[in-house]
Amino acid sequence: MVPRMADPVSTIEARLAPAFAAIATAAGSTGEPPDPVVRPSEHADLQANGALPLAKALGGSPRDVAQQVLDRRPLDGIATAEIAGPGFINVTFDDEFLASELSSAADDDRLGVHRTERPETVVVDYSAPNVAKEMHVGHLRTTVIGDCLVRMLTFVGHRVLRENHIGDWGTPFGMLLEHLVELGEDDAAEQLSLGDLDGFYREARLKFDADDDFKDRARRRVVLLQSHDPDTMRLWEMYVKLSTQHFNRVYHRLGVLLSDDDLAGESSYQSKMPEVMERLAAAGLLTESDGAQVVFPPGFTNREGNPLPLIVKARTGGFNYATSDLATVIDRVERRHADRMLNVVGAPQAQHFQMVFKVAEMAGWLPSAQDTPDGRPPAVHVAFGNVLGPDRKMLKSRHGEPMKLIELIDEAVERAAATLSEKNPALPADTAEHVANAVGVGALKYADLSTDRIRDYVFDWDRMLSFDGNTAPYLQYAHARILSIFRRADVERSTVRGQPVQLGETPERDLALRLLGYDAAVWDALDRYSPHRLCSYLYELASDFTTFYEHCPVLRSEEPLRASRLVLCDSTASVLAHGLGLLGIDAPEVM
RNA sequence: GCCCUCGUAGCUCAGGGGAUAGAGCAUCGGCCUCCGGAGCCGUGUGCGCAGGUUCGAAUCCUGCCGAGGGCGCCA
Repeated sequence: MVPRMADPVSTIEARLAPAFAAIATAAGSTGEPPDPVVRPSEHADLQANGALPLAKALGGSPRDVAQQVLDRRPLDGIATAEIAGPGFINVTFDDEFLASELSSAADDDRLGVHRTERPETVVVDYSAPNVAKEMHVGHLRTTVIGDCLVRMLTFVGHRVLRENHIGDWGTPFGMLLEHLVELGEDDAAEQLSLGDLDGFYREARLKFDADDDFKDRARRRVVLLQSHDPDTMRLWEMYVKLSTQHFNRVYHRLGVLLSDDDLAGESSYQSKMPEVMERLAAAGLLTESDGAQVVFPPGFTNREGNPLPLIVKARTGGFNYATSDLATVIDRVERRHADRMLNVVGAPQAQHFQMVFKVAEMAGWLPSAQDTPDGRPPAVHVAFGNVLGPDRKMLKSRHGEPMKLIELIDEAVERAAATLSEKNPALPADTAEHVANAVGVGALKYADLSTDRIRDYVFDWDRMLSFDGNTAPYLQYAHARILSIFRRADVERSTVRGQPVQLGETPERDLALRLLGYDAAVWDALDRYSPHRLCSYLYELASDFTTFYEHCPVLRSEEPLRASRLVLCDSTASVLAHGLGLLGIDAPEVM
């Protein structure tokens, strides 16, 4: 194992593991090398619990085993240890060791976060709005979580391919294009370019339902579209282009990385559907059932307890999303050479993805998890819960429709602006506008990222925009305030980097230890595809900084203590800004 | 009916096998007028229920209760 750069847990694990192994071997054990079980501790910097299971396995007393481990002096030069309770090894770092680790992490571009040892090509499939509809609150989580995963994966050294599978194909396009023709291209373009996709859709729907003549034309238009009639394709392309302009406005406001380069509309997989069918047939997986072409992956049953099919070709001859999802798997593996793919899609689709991945594995397109280099699944459904209103039901506008994303963003920024003008009326107008945007959008995104993604969460403006608690404004404020220390001291931040650090006071030690935990925090969040783990870390960091700042005068202290404390300030600001950056949130310099 | 997810403090949420289960908000009680701008410190109540595995369970397993969701031709 390559030792991690900064992570204190890994450092101690690497020291203790050989000692544990030697004791196990000496006692005649031939099994797996024992795990030192290093964990954060309330009683010391860290605790190693590995003596308890090892003593159980070897038949000795846990305290004796712990003593034998310590007799080998595995931590000399970096930490002291003592045995506590039933056999816990409490580890306390030497101040000098912590200080020197922190000095180097503070002076490191990566802030101590190590790169992956095995760079992969990772596809992240997220956002996926429907071309006929405006983006709404239902797209918030996939967009924000997906974007955060992209940023984290990129940072640790993976090659990341974003895919935005917009819904740009299907029968509704018949009526939409017919409506476009009736309005006249110029008028339609004007309405759509204003972003009123929902209004356009409603009007088309009304005509479709009320006018049989229109309905017939819409159906013929679907056939024309499917046969790639040039004039129809031109209209379709225009419609898609105007819709994606709306998406791009939302992405820009939200500060997500998606661009037109990432568009992978469902239309682009239509031509690959027949090949999916051929290959499923060649693999002997295809069965006919009730007139449809299906695959029966084992382990899935329906209402009646019978095998549950994955339908890949409807009785009517049409393909569906199972077919296109299988086509995307083939495309990613064979054309884009993906090692891993993440589908950031709501939790209700769990069974669908299980079936699709299973079929892809049966067809030989995906390895099983056991056959990947790291033993982790090659295709992952990154599932998430709903955004709930105060009534604990899906967040809706007053009119009972899903809240439009653009309106959520506007309101977040307005509310942030109001708070800021109250807290800091002295900010120049242009700065205030910029900061309000960062705070409002940051609050919205952070509220979404900071709870366990699998759970539903209750949307609450006051809570997400509060300057107290686990919120973006709190973290942004902590960051801005640290920068103000340097401004008032008239010290250039970069000049303190690499300066020696001393950790005499408990809050200083706690802060230093927390800062060194950034490496592990990023990796922990990434390993679970759970941004909220990073949020928790950043909040704890900001809390530790507050305690430090309350107890340890910075600018009033004498050199070299003053410089040392400025290193802690600088490093905290760097990690806060960087961590927020990984979440896709800006950290303004003033607030 | 089967399957999936969730159930932790009054509220919103952390805690994915380790010691007395944490935070924010709310409540109540102190302190403080700050290099320096979110003030600081203290304060009660809780792991849905019942079993099991384990040296050790909020965490893993089983059953039950409750909430939400899914269950063949929409995506």
